[in-house]
Amino acid sequence: MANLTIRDIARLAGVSTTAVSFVLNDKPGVSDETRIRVKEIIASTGFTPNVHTRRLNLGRSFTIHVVLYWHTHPIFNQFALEIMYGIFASCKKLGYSVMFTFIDRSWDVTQLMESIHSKDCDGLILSQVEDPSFISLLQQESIPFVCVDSHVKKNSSLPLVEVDYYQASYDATLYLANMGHTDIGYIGSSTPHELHEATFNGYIDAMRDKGLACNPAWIGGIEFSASAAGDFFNSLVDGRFHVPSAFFCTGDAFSVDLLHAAKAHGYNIPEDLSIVSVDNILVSRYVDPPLTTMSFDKEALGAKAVDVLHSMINGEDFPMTTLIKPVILERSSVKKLN
Amino acid sequence: MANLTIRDIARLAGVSTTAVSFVLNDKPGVSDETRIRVKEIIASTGFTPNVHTRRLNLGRSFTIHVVLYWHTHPIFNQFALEIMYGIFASCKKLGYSVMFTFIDRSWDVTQLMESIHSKDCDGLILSQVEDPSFISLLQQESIPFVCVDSHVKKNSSLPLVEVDYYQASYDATLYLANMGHTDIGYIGSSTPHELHEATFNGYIDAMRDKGLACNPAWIGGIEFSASAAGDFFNSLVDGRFHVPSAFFCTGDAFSVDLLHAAKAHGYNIPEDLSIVSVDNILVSRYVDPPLTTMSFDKEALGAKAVDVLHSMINGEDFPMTTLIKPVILERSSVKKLN
DNA sequence: CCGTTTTACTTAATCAGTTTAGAAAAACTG
DNA sequence: CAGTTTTTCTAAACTGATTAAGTAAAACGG
Repeated sequence: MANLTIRDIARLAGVSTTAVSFVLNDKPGVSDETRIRVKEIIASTGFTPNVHTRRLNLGRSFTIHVVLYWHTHPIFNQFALEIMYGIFASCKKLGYSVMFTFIDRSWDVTQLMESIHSKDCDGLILSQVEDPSFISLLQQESIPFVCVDSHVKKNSSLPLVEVDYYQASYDATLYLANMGHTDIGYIGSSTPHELHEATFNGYIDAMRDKGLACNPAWIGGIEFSASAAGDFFNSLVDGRFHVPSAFFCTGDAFSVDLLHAAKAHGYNIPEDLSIVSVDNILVSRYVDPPLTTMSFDKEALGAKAVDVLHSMINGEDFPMTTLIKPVILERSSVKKLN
Repeated sequence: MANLTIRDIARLAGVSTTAVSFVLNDKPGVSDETRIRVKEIIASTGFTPNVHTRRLNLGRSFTIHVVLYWHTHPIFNQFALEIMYGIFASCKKLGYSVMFTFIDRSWDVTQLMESIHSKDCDGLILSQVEDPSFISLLQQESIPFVCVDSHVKKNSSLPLVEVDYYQASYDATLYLANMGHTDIGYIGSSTPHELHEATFNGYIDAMRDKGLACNPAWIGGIEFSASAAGDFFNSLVDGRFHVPSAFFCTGDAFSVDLLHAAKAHGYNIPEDLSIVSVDNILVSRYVDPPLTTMSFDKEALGAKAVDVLHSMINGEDFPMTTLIKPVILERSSVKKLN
């Protein structure tokens, strides 16, 4: 019951601790007879080897540390839990424990770095973490890590697992065009990140491939806030600009806000304005009308990140960029024209 | 840079490892002069003591293990992340690391129990975990744990941190009554748990205190699913029962479903039907109309759980039940009568 | 049957710290 | 100034496992 050690098992079985260790780790050097006897004693006593000793000996913690960016507005934290579930599921299979840390804007790197230096994990998964100084610290000290769903600049040496936003953007725009829309606007984050540029390019490329013109007035480069999309729409209407028949938004959080603003202006959705976005956050299913969106497997984001990290930790080859493909999920925010 | 040990620091400072250990742990037995010199060397080398050795020596892991129930439907996983954030914030202050495990219905206890037996944590926080066999195992082995947001049966020896659902239910019903409603229905989980009974009692008590009659046809004891509330409403309408002017639902997830069903039947909300519930999940803000709900501090649930667990671990006194009080958050799903 | 290899098992070192017990030096005490 | 106490410091034991090195017995080969 209470605090057994490998020595107790050894004594009960009449063997050395080495023999017990061999049995525990399925190593050769023990006769079948002894092996069975030791196993029986382990089973009957319920002995489980102390994990800290094991970690100390092996110089590995068998733990993955998940660092999550905590957004002030809950709508931006939407799929962190699903990513964590995917991480956990994959870690469970591979025998890793999972620990986590939240960080936010006003965050001090030292406590986390100390924890890493103390060897508390074999590697890290950074979810939506963009802090370049932290990332370069990890790189300098060659600590294995993977960025997941992180809007960081892709540099050749940054392992990423993320949604294929170019594809999402391209497919969504194509979808709107195929539904008969020709006046298609774009609302997305304007911070100069490669990811945002890729997303924008998806829109541009789809418009070009369909022979449609992009009206600069319909392109909303906005900041990452819960009201920016609505503000953009308001400025469009207030400025008496012609409003396009459809908008592609780079995230459901933007769509939800756009929907709200448009309805406030008396627009009926989708009769007067069609909306497509990306993410399929839970909210998008429950707004009125439910949003058509590019959906993807959020758990896979986490699971893939673990797989990549596992390869890094073991010194195996790994893909520098892993893309999760989104697919269109048709609901009721798009009107078919003609 | 690479893998320093306490011996390296000792050598560099010209002292024993014992002295370095004393400095690291702010213990007496070292002169100020030596202490400063050792600290400088530690700072300049960036040495951080190995966490596993520390845990092995002290027989404690300084880690809290969060076990989360994973619901199939995402709407029921809504505030797990916020609870985790609260847990993390409190753990950070107290110097704990945090690890996590998800479990679901088809779940095998052995792997988790092994992990606990291997001393990977000092205590557990169970979020929405109800498995009685698991809980009694923990009790038998006197492993410190706290249930948070768990609809478990209160028995005298179960440490709980949860929302004051009785109060929520009472206040919400009172609110509807004060808005002029007399025909108030109830929709909540019917599984025979004390918590559900408490919630139901809150409704009953408020109705009685207001001198209002409870119509059995308006009381929906439903199961925990994403469509049960709508099903109940449909059966009410299809059975040509008189529909009350207002419903109290024990969770926003039920309200959202009820709202959907009522609108499908041509009811305008709140003109034809008022709805109040509890939880303030993100979705409830974005449905049309936004839901009036009893809101509470989700992060506090997690933070309080850590505080209670910390006291248990240290053998201090702790409150067996900690209640988080919800307050009404008025939005647009309730009509004021007269 | 004797020398070699294999098998089964153990002793002792090791991981990186903490802690006990004790020694030497310094600081009081009367 | 001798005796006691306090301070400063260290050697060695200890945490609970793994693993390298070594030994004795059994199996094998010619």
